[in-house]
Amino acid sequence: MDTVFDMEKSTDLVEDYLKRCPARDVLAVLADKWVLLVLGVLRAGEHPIRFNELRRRLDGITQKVLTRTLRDLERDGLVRRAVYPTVPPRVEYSLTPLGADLGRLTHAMGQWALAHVDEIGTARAAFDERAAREPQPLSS
Amino acid sequence: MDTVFDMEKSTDLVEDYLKRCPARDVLAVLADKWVLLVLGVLRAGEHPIRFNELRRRLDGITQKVLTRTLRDLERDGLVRRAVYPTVPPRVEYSLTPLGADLGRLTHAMGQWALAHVDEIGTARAAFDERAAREPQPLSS
DNA sequence: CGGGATCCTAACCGATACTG
DNA sequence: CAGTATCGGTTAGGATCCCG
Repeated sequence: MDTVFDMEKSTDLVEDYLKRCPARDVLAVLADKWVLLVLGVLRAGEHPIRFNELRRRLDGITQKVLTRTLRDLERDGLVRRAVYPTVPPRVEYSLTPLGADLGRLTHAMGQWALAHVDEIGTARAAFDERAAREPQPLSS
Repeated sequence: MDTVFDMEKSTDLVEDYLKRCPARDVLAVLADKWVLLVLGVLRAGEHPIRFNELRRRLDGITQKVLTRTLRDLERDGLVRRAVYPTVPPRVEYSLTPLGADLGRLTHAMGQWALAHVDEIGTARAAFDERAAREPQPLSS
């Protein structure tokens, strides 16, 4: 009835953001494994963070992919990239206000993931076990 | 010192869900363009929805991908799949309580996307124009 | 109607080497 | 340090045909 379900509006909203392509593009940005994690790391540190430091904190991302991810985020106005032409060069990344705003949502996602990771793991195990035992819909 | 953000907790959380692989797996599930949209559609209708109806509402997804997406969601305990062995067959999908819970977050994401789609579009245009004009870091 | 099986292509991604 | 450029392997995904 209130903010939780809100059926009528919800249906309209779906009609909106499913049909209107631009909003889909925005969702497509979020639909990236690393984007969620990058926003998480940038959100965690109060001060700007350098490229390789970010890379280390993400543990597993390739330099190529991180570069691409960051540039996409910068392009969308979610991340600010500051270059200091020193030697050696120094590039610092931080969230824009818009990115910080979005970061609140991705942070909530992260918390949700942590809270329900066991529950989902159990569901997966049960599903896989069922799938392993019933591949004979013809017999009996 | 640290002002805006709640540093300690935030950092700990990042340490948690960045290092612990299971939570990453959960995030990887969400990091899918169609998962967000599927959850949105399932959330919108109060009653279960059939396969092809779902397919129509998503407009653009292929049968193969929708099948895979739904089975993944079912495996994770987010979607319930009910089969009625009639002729012709009838399969209805709906959210589990867990899926509905997650749906609140993805719904918030959708609202955010709608609210900021123009802002992001502007940022993209500005970025692209800048990139088109400054590909000469050597001259001048 | 709700998929499964197959073929095929484009996109991605990791690894490596090079640069300012 | 923070990238760019290139190559090669893997895979996600579209298109098509078929079945219960």
